[in-house]
Amino acid sequence: MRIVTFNVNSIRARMHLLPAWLDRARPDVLCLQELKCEAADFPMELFAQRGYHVALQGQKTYNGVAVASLTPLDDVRTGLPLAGDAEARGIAVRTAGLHIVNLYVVNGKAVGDPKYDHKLRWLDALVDWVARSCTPEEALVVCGDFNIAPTDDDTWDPAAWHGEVLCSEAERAPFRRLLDWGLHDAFRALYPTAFGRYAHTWWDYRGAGFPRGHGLRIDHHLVSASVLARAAAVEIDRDMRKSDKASDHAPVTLVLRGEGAAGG
DNA sequence: ATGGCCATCATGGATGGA
Repeated sequence: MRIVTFNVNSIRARMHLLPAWLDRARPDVLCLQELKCEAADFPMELFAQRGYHVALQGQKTYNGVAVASLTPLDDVRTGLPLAGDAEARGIAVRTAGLHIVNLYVVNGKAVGDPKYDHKLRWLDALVDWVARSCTPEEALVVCGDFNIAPTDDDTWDPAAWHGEVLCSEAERAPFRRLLDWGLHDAFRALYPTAFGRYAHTWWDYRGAGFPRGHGLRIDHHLVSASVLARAAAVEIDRDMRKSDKASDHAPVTLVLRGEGAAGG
């Protein structure tokens, strides 16, 4: 089965691509970030017509997360990880025998910016929420746009990015706490020596970032041990990033053996 | 040396993104 994370950078601005992409990619579970719309404006029919069950937390202009699954959704929780947070950045569901947590992590703008401090607090709350609400013994997938490059080598220019936002030690510390708790970076576990443009998941719109390979690996599937044992591949859909009027992120697919139409 | 693009809301240009 295929579990996709995709920061669409406005779902309404991506409607010229999504129908054909859905029919080609056929995700069993699709985690979307940056919907940039309220729930009433979400294109529910796009998914309903293809047999998807959908849960989402919308928000005007900013953020917004959704999970679409070919199997029914149970135990839907929104507003993660900060209780009462007005920002739509986290949604968790149970579907297809998995506990799926879909995240749009705060960007942070720049080290030292108030938004960066907000990011660190948000990440602390996330780690606490995961420890409280999940267990590494279950079939758990924590995926999404983490806005964290796990190492300097997960950027196109390690020297330039060293210590910058998305790469700072204070951001990586909570990321590592998730790994220490019992999650595994699926891409890195499967491809321990894969670096460079074919490992990146986001490219800068500016300065022809994609053709020049100015990318980062910031969209991740963090999975528990039982899920990692089923992991066959992580695929980065660079063709989608090449499209006209594309998102600046590519869809990233975790392929699992078993329990799904596309399983192996 | 600096910014270089895109989406939103709104209808100009600020804000956010990464």
